[in-house]
Amino acid sequence: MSAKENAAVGQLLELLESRYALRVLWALKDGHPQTFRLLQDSIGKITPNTLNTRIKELRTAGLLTHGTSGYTVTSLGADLLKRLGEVQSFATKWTASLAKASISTVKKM
Amino acid sequence: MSAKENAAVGQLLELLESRYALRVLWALKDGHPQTFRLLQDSIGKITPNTLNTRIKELRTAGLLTHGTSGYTVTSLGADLLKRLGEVQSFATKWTASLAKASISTVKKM
DNA sequence: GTCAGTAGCTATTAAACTGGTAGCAATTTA
DNA sequence: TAAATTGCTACCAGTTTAATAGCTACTGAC
Repeated sequence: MSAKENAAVGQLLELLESRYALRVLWALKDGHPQTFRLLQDSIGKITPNTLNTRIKELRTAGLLTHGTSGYTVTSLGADLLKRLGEVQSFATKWTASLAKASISTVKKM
Repeated sequence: MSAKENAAVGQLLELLESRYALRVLWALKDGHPQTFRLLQDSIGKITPNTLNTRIKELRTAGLLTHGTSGYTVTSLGADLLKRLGEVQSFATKWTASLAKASISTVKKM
């Protein structure tokens, strides 16, 4: 992996590792536009402050836009979501393997 | 997407959206074991506190283990990294498109 | 016009998380 | 046995996120 690629991944992670950043994108996965308050509901417990911050970040990052009928992912954002599709199937596999190992409490130490 | 899958993704995101969580995994991508302090260096600016917290989380999640020669990803963790491989190529594409749009300052508003 | 409803967002204060630095106990190395 | 390395904890300061309330603009009904 070149240094350039490393930097690119680093920049992307810096954007996506903030809390709820990926969930905002995930909520728009199906392509349907969503209003600000609809996004709040479908994401779950995000506060308007945080949501607005994430939206700003994702917009300047070119992954999200705001049309007349609500927020949508750009083609670039859709591309990212498509590539993250594999994560979905991993998640189910992962939780199954956790259940098998009888570890029911993840991240509660 | 079923409700079960939704929950699985949610649980996985909860784990991975913490700061540096993905970077810890990423640093072990090549399969070479790394010591605690080597991990600190290759990740960059992570503090021992945070690194230790992430390690604990990733270990209870079954994505990471600690052998005699250092920390390594489990087969499950390797699987996840493999699926995240697509993100790498996206990152370079993304930064290129950002440069084209002459948006040089991401996440600095 | 005006009144309620919706949408996008800001203000304020408190809690949670992360950063920076120092340093400890337990091996391993010299 | 002295020195270095490893994994990790303590402490406090700084940043980020949570919780709740509420503002402004726009829309349509009355």
